[in-house]
Amino acid sequence: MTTPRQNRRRERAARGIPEATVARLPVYLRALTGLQERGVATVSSEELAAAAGVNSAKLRKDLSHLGSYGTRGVGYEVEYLVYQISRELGLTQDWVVAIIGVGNLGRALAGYGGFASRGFRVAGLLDADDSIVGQEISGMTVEHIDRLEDMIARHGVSIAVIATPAGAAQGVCDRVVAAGVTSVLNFAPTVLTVPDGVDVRKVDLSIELQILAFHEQRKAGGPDGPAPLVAGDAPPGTKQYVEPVEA
Amino acid sequence: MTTPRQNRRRERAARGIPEATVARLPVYLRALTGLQERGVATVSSEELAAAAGVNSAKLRKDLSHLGSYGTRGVGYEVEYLVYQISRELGLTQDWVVAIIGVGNLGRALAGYGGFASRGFRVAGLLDADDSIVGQEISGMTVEHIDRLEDMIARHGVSIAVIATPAGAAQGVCDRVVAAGVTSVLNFAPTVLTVPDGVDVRKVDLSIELQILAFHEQRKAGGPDGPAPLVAGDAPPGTKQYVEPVEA
DNA sequence: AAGCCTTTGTGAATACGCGCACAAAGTCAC
DNA sequence: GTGACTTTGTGCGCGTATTCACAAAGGCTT
Repeated sequence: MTTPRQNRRRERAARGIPEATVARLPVYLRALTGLQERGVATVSSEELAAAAGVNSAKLRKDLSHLGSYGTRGVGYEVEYLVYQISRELGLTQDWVVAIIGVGNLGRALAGYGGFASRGFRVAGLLDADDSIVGQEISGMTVEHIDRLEDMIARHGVSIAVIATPAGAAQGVCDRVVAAGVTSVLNFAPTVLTVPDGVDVRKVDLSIELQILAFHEQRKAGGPDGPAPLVAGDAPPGTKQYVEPVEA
Repeated sequence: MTTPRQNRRRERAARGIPEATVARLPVYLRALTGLQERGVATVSSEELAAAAGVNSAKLRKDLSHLGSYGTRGVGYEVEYLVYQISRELGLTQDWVVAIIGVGNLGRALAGYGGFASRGFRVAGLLDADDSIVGQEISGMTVEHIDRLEDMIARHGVSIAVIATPAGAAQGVCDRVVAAGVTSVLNFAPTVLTVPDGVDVRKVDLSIELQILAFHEQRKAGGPDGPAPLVAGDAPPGTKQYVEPVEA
């Protein structure tokens, strides 16, 4: 038996899904699994868009990049859409992850439930600090960074999560790339330089806070407006930046 | 004494810095402070762009939104630029942060050095779990979530960091917004709904990993290409999605 | 003081993303 | 079977972001 829907499958998906769409697919997926757990079988673009916090036209256009998976007059079948998005994102296969750097953040990542739940398996934890190596964290024993290449090869690690101090990040990155890893998630506050063909995504708390601070300041009147200064409200014309004494 | 540069100060900055630019300013700032520590006094757009990992024309256009702070033929004075960007981002004043949810991630955030270093002061940690309340973490005692409104008011909290489980996030968010907070950094894997005038930024590990997985799969040949399936390489035409038995 | 050299700041062209609004397509009631 | 109703899929216009390429501007040397 073949439904019309399946015949239409993948007539789109012209090998070029916009990056902005890719970034939203995981959000849709999460909303859909939520609906699934609540036993919802069918959802309209309007409802799903509301759950995902986006415009419904945008949602429909995003989904149209994957193919025609909806039914006009009805909506989308939740379970089917979950499968299609999962498949497009590559979540129908397992991805092996190594976490490098076991400080506060590395520990938090190691214990993060969201990894396992979606086909991401943590192969191991690595650190350079001898006082940390050997510790048991979230059921895994921390290994020494010397074993990095070995671990990547043996477990088939395809995604490296870098949670080291800033100074060590580029060195670690170079090593994982040399070992064949082509996807890196970087939590260290540094710009990583990688060769073409390697993807790096960056998560940076400090940057997010600074962006919030910018907007917060705006609301309060902007940098030239009321109360931008902590101390020493200077009279107009006074320099706020003190030039260095040397030439 | 007034230099020509200072006369020219803020002739631009027409109260509308593009969002994309704002998001890059913290990156520039970090690169600049790095140069500053290494004793570099002057930097060209080419050098700074390389350090920040962006195109040099983009960097110049970004900086031009703040004003004309460079010197043609020479470049930008590092210290001066650090000051101007800090000022524009609102880092010349202190921002008070509350961390809500003291699980693995909340703990990591509490101990994150990047907070204090740039004018972000953690007012306190809050959690709903009685077995966590009272614990001392990074020099702070975890308080009960009941005291949320009290803490916001007394410490003048302006940014709330939500690191609770997904289910609790919206409730907590509603409370902090009701208490007057207009900037939220959300680590919980949920879409937060807020009234106009409130900024929410989201950090989501799981989403970042899924985006990486998408690209990684692409490199391996795409979902229709080689090896997307873990098991059961089905002959062509075989359905990969099994329809539920019920209608 | 004049001319050369470097680097900024920006106009213009291109690409990208978003959202409206509507035709096409399907369902459901009768 | 027919018509009314619902919801998808998308053409189109608009605004934003990115990049190129160059004229304007400053410094430095002679």
